[in-house]
Amino acid sequence: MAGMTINFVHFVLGLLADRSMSGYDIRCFLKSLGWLVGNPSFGAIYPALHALLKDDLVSVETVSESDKRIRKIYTITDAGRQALADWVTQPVKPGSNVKSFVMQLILIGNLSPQGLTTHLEQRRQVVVDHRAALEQLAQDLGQGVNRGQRLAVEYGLTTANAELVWLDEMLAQVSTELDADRI
Amino acid sequence: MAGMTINFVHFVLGLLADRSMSGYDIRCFLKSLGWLVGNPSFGAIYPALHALLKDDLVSVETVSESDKRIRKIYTITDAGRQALADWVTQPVKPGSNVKSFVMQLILIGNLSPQGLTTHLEQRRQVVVDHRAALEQLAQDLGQGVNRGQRLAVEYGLTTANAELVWLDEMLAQVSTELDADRI
DNA sequence: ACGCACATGTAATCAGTTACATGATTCT
DNA sequence: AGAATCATGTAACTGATTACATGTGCGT
Repeated sequence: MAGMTINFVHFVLGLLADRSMSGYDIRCFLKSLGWLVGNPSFGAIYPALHALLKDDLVSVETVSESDKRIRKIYTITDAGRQALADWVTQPVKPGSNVKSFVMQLILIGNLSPQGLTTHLEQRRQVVVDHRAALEQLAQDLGQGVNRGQRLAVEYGLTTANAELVWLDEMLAQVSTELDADRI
Repeated sequence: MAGMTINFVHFVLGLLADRSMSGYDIRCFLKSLGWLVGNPSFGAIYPALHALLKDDLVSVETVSESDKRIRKIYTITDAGRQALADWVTQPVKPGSNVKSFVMQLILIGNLSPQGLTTHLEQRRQVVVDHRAALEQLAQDLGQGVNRGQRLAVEYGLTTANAELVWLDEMLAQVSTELDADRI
């Protein structure tokens, strides 16, 4: 199974590993992340929760605070934690899009400090390749009339460079932290 | 129709407005843009082309260079250019994701220098809001144990700030260009 | 009384990927 | 001879959005 990509269901499980939540809570949290992980609707969240429940990776507790208003709090099970640990240690296909990078970043950041380095390095490679492709394209375009293409390429180069700076910072930070742990 | 978002079909039409291409050519070009607009497959490109053809927004010419190898070159029609002009002048819903921003950037950059300012300003607003949300979240998280969330937020803040710098640069550049045109 | 935020869920639909099917040309 | 690239297309599937359906609690 070399090269599996985590999906939304895994991600939801990862969030529940951090703290028990209801579907509504998950929605709120994801909204607060802005467009980093998109803006998943209830039509995506509830089915994900039901799927996890079916596989016994989470358990539900129906809470009726005060009177009649029901909330369903989902809590990760031992099997769920095991499944998460398995996914996180598996090699992940360097998914090209920001969304899956961030989802994995959250999962791995919480669960596996060692895996973090690999994940960041993998992302680094993806961004470096992307930047190289854009630089090539910039040359090919030359100073033609297609302003749109040139703007898009410049946009891509700017964001790619900013991301690389951040990635290098984080990689340095993580490596010093791991060194500290070793002592 | 306030708030329509351009889709992939519109985008393909926009590319054909720049130069006539085959489906394969479009694929190659989009590939060279890396993950800026995703990595659309032929299963997306050819149906898009067929849809445009059905609406007479493009025309085909089957070219048999050398011998037997066929290529279908798609060329935008007058109706197609009209449709594009309509879409571009319509107010676009500030789509949250990079993909639709870049697609619109290419279209608008090529077709409407005036619309560019609006598009960039709209994007600016989206990014500013996004950054504000992330800053709020950073405060709420505090220095808890959830390293993943904190990393994601920092990542989002870094990329958002880089994007804002670029947007401001571009806005300044576009405005001086428009001034130059006015004289 | 009315509307808004809270809260859960399902069904229709849609956009796009994956996988398949086909065949020519060029490189090694 | 075989692989890689060029080149077009369709059908099944998937992941997610949109729209719908339902109901409570709180503020004005």
